[in-house]
Amino acid sequence: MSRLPMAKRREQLVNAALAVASRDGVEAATVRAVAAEAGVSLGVVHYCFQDKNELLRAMGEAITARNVERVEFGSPPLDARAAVGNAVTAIWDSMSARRGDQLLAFEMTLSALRNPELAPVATAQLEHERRLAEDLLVEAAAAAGTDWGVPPRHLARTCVAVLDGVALAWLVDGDDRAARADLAQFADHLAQLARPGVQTA
Amino acid sequence: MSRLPMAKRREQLVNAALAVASRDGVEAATVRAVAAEAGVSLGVVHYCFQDKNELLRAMGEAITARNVERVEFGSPPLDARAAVGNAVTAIWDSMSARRGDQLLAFEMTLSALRNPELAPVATAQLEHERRLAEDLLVEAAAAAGTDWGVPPRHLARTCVAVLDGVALAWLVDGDDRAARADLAQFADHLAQLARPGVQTA
DNA sequence: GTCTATAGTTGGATAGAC
DNA sequence: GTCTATCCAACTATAGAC
Repeated sequence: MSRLPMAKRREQLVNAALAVASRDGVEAATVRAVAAEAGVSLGVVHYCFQDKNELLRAMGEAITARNVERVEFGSPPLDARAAVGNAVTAIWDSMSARRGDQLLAFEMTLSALRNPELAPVATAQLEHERRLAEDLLVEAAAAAGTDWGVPPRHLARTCVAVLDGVALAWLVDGDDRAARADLAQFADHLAQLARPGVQTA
Repeated sequence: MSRLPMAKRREQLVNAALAVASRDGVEAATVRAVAAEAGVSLGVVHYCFQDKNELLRAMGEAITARNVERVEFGSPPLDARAAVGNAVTAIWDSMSARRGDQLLAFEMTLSALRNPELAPVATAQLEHERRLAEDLLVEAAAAAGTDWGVPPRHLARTCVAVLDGVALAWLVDGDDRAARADLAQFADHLAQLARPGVQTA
């Protein structure tokens, strides 16, 4: 483990930070705790990161990057309803599979809203999610041979908001069935917005 | 200020805690900061509250109680669409008027999800909001002379989730117009669920 | 590059004077 | 009831040995 190149070391420390924060919360992700989790001494962390905020910033960016990779798709669907339903289910599966990570994502956002040095993390994360949602919406419409009456950008905004709201409720009450019901209903609502008559290809 | 009865003292301290936390975040609401804000010495806080968690618990309950009082209604509406629209707008106005409080509410919820001693705060707050939403839904339907095809309890759950999601997005991007657009669209969607033909009274 | 040691803060909690 | 004084723990950050 010793004498790693800086980049590797940073990666190791960010992973350790993620592990601690996901398990025990953002406020538990102190420089000391991260060092202990990574099995290095306190000084090493301060050698790789200028201060705690830089570490947290790196952790926030890692969360964003990780969330993007996690969405898997099922088989290609036939109509808009099925396409949207599949996408929403896939996203929810990947979200609800890791409760700690989900909690951490919310905590990071709120921390960033209070701490000016972390502010970019919150906006970048939201922007990333919206872009991902927009891509999925466009794909879904294309797969179903229709398009959306409204700009996908706007729809994406709504989708992310609904998803976040449902996720927060689920974190509090733990009711997975109700969450899935809400999302299914929302997916139906979305599908209704797709113009069935319009063929893009 | 001196020699207040315990109840008054607690109220004063809870208000001080709310002021600090709303301004600077939950983690800034230390026992010391609260004492300073209230203009009392450190010992006074520990005399009124067994420990910091008890203070935070009281603060959480105060937030819940306060949120319930704040919703004001407009004039009695004619149909379900207008009734729901009015209610949603009124709620959003009261939420977006105080950004710090809104942020604080989210922070309290997340803190409660990490800290077992605060857990009841999160569930109570959510439960309270859902009950309020349910009451409003029933009122709205009654005012419009219809009822909901689905149990209002379920609808209330969805409403709170959507509202929270939109609020979180607004906290991050500050786009009030987009938030209102999302809510208006949701209100329309809700209104469509009301069965127009059914007369309750 | 990595470690130990330590400076300097801040916060929770309590004891004891008044 | 209220205050001051104090203890103890945990944290960020840095300095300097190796």
